[in-house]
Amino acid sequence: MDARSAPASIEQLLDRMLQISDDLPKRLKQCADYVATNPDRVAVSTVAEMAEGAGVQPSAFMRFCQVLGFSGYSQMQRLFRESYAQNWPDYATRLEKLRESGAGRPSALLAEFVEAGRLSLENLAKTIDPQVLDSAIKALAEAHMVHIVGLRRAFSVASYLAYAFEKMNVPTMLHDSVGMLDSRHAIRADDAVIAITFAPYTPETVKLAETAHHAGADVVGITDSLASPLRPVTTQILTVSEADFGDFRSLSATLSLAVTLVVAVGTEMRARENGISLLRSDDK
Amino acid sequence: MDARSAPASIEQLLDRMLQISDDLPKRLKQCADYVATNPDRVAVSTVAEMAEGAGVQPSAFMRFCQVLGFSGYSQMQRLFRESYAQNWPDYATRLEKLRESGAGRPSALLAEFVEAGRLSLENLAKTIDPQVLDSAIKALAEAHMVHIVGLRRAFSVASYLAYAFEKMNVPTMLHDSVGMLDSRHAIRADDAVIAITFAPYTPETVKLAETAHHAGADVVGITDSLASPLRPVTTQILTVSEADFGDFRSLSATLSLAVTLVVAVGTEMRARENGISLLRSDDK
DNA sequence: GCGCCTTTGGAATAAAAATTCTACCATGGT
DNA sequence: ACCATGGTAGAATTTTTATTCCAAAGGCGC
Repeated sequence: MDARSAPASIEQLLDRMLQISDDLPKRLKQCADYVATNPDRVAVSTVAEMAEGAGVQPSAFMRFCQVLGFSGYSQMQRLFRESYAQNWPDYATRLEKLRESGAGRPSALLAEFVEAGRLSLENLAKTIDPQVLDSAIKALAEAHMVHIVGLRRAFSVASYLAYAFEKMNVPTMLHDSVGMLDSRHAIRADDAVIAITFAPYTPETVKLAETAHHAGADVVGITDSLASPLRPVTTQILTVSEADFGDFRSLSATLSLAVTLVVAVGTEMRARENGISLLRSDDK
Repeated sequence: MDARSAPASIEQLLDRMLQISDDLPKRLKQCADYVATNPDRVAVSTVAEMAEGAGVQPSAFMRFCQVLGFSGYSQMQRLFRESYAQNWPDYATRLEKLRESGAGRPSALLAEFVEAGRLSLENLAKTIDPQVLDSAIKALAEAHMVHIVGLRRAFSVASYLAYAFEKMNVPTMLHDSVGMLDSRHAIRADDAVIAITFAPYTPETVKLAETAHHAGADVVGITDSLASPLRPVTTQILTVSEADFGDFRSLSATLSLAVTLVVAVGTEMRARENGISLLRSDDK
């Protein structure tokens, strides 16, 4: 139980705590218990707050951190904070470096994109709110027709959605810029729209979402920031932040979200034909 | 700019930000954008860190908080810290939760697709042969025109490739089934083709690849199995096995491969304009 | 082109928090 | 019962962080 090595991850830390917690003095054990049951508090609390929560003095909590191998509370807290904030590296500069150094062999590039995709997926799992997802699916499953709009970079997502919905026998209409002026009026109040756009946001997509919203249709937005112009004109908004690589992103997370929507809506519609719903509407 | 009312929830705050963000001074708008895209950072960062992230001085960020109606950064941070508890857990725990809490519900589906995507990505990194990748990129970079064909499910990949190549100023032509019979003859011997198809393979795609191959063009195939009908008619073949869940797959890995191709070809073409190549052609 | 008002950067100040220190207390051994 | 060991509380100190202030820069209408 020497203090030379600080845990490098939260898992390690919890392991360590479990190991030593038996032969820990009373107060320190209180700290261990409190941290074990409220690990989420560490990142956003001061020592004083943690100490109070554990029912000990700040100095006792301090000693607890040191027993664990940290120099103090701050160092331990850093661990928790880093694991929370999605701290993906700056891929734009990494890409530049790869280019300049000439070490930009394609396989290295591929590795970077794979890594970026992995992070994006993890982040998706962390940030999606199940309730919003449920509500989006409900809206889509109840619609007479699902309109899909996504241009430029988002077009591949839109086309995937359109294809997959079609496969699931969900009535679908894919909008593109060519015929958009006409098709805009095809959206009725009992329809639903999926609008997809990322920064820099495509005005056409936003405009169509707006029109649909005013017409009384449900609008599900898929976008990359809470400040998206899509926000005010959607009934449900799903934010997906992809790790981007300069001007490019691989859309891994967005596509995963898309396929989830399709399958969930498809099964929900079948369930409804049999008079049941998979979405909980009754319980809290 | 009345500062009388501090937002009482994050939603209110975002609404407020959206309202005023248009007539905000430059630096303050930077703050707004940064907060909107990284709302989760607020809970665990200091003003100094936030300011650096937004590319402004701490004092500017301070003013931003006050414009929003808070007394200062601390008050705004409190808001974020209070709502923090829900979405703290790290990826593994969160995924577990999604799976269990919503067995049969959309969030469980999302968990499955996220996991499937991760597996696919991992697998992609392992199975792609760097030499084949290099050679595919070489072929594409040397082509006068890159033709892209992918239908049905593969169409979203094809459209992404077309969009991204366009962005990189690589001459590109996206083929679809509508005009295909004509465009088939547009492929010349010094062109290259990217053909994408997955089981059950689309005959049109294979046929176009075949024609191009006979015409002497390089054909890069993206497919899902070594037994793909694309194999005999391609000069380079890249196999991507997506882990599927049910009948659906999210194409995470395929899109990552696609974006790699685009960036690599783009940089390679620029490098060639300067008389150098990033691909090793001499050494083993 | 001049002056006023707004915005900005950076240093100065104040507040809060972390960390250490020291005296005091409990426990276990002789 | 006394001493030694180790633990604890609370105050003192140091460090970090938030916040304010002011001078300089920038923009806009006149």
